[in-house]
Amino acid sequence: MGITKTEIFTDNQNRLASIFKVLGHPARIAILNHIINQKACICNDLVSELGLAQATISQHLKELKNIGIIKGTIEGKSVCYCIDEKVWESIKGELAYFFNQDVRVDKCC
Amino acid sequence: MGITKTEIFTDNQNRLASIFKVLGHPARIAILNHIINQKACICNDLVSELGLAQATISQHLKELKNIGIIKGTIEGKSVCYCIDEKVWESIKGELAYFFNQDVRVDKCC
DNA sequence: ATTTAATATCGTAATATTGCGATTATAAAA
DNA sequence: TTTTATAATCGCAATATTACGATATTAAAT
Repeated sequence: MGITKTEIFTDNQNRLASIFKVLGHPARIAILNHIINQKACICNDLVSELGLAQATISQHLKELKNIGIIKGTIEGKSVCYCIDEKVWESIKGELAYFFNQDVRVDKCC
Repeated sequence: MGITKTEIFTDNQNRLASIFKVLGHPARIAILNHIINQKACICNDLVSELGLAQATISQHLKELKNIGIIKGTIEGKSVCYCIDEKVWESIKGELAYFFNQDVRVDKCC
């Protein structure tokens, strides 16, 4: 096996999990941190800042782009990556909605 | 390769990523949903509710237990899993702290 | 003490992810 | 047009994850 059985879960469960999954790697958190703190928003700068190869950073950027949380705008030879504020807010909302559920114990435990 | 280079990231980045990672699987989201909605809090019931083998559910429960978001209390032959409200709130807080960063674009893009 | 029910753990196959060197695009500069 | 700089993609090796059958463990019931 090894393949996640997405078909047995709801769209919402799959969607939420896929967002969490993309955020579930320290390099991608670090990339977001660097972009937000405006230490680096260009692939090559991220390569120097973090200690990962260009191909690796590019791959992580791609995954972040996939969920739309960052967007890249071409700036001459380089690409400037920045947070897509709308998507950021919308993801923030989805996660908040999940975490704001009432988790108090009633019947069981 | 294939091994995540945790040593090049901050503790905070690694910690945040590891929480996201655990939440980054639809089965684990589904388990949390079932526990919260009090549809099932016992391993065997989760096995019937979701369409996964007992060993698989047990493994997912273990990972959720690892970050402390659920706790299991022995109830006769079975174990009742429920949300650890303190940990839930604390994780909620950590994620909110991350997402409440000011992501507005200034210098770049 | 033996049986039964529930859960955890082990071992393993299938698949996914991570990381990187090499190569390929892309676009500005010479 | 050739060179140069930047980023994306390909291909691959190492490792991790997912899922599950089989087997242990645990605790109640008989």
